Amino acid sequence: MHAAADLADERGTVDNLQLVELAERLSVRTPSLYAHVESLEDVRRGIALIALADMREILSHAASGHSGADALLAMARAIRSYAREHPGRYSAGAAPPRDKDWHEVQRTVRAVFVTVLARHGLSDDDATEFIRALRAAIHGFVTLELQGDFGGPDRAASFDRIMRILLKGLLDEFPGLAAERRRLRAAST
Amino acid sequence: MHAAADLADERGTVDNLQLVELAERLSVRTPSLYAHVESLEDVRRGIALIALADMREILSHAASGHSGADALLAMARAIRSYAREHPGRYSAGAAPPRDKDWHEVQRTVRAVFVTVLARHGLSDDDATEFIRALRAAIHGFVTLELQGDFGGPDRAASFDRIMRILLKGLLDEFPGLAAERRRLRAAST
DNA sequence: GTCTTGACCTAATCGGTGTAGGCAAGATAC
DNA sequence: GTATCTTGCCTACACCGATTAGGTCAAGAC
Repeated sequence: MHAAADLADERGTVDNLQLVELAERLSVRTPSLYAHVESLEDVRRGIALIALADMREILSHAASGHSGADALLAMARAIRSYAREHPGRYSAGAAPPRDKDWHEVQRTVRAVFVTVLARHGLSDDDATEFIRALRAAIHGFVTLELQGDFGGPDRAASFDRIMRILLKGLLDEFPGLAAERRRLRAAST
Repeated sequence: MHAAADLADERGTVDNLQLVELAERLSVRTPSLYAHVESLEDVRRGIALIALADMREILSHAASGHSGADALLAMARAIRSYAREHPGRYSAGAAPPRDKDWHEVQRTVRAVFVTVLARHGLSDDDATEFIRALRAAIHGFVTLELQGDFGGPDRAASFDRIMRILLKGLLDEFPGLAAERRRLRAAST
């Protein structure tokens, strides 16, 4: 399954993953794969689960040592890095296998965000909104970037700037993060 | 080609479009399609061009009568509506056919944004950044929403809120839009 | 009236997924 | 130590969808 994920990364997206090629990579005939996986769909699902597990891992890691807006920015960067290094895994994790396992792991990923936000006084409902905004912006940027939609070479700076702008706006909007808001503003002057 | 676009919309994304099915829809055998199109890829490309032309149309329409932040919010909403009504077309337009025609039409879509921003004093470089942020957020939200990633029923409100937050942040960030910034702030109190 | 052209057809190829059934070697049971 | 079970692979094959080759037929051009 790890081999499949690597191959998906090389192909750029999980949609371009082929069992034929995976079999070749493993020096095995295609039908032999069916001893280990159910179907191509099943492989994609497996990669998605790997991706989400990775995601939880790197997000926790990124958040640790920072707090509030710093933590969130670090997390956003971590997601972008992951997507660039593992486009196949990322695309699988973001795509809709949508089974029970997927939802379960997805919840644990979400929990990392919720934890960071809750530590700073954001209610669960507000956190939902906050996370939606963040996910949308990150996922949109990353997707367009991977597709080659953004021209310039300064995309990392662009990403940072956008995230900072969005975070500042979000902190202005949601009560309970006054301290963070103040800190971010001080840092940006 | 219109029929193909409609079918793609019904299937939810251009990736799920099949020539077999298209032929069936047109009461024709599959190979007969090749008198009219080059390949499946070609059909997808055609749908992408339709989508971008539509996009330019609805964006111009949305922008007219508004200015600045209002115009941008209206445009964002228009894109979301379009994506919801025509998921197949939208996905085609956003995906990477990336040929000369595509880039040409894409430029005209971009021009609508640039025009709105320029009318209010934003330089071309700043506009690039501004548009990146907006596109990323809109595309990300819309993509995740279409995938069924957002639970609640209040997604339109969520979208509006996020766009407002982002726009406010962007207006704070970029000089040359002072008037707009003031207006938006007044409106939000 | 023949010729061209366009829109359609059938037959067949190709690449990719998935199924059926067999074979060999190591693990395990007795 | 032999019988059996399991595991992992194989070949052969069915199936599906895209695409190609080549033929038919009718309507309009000359």
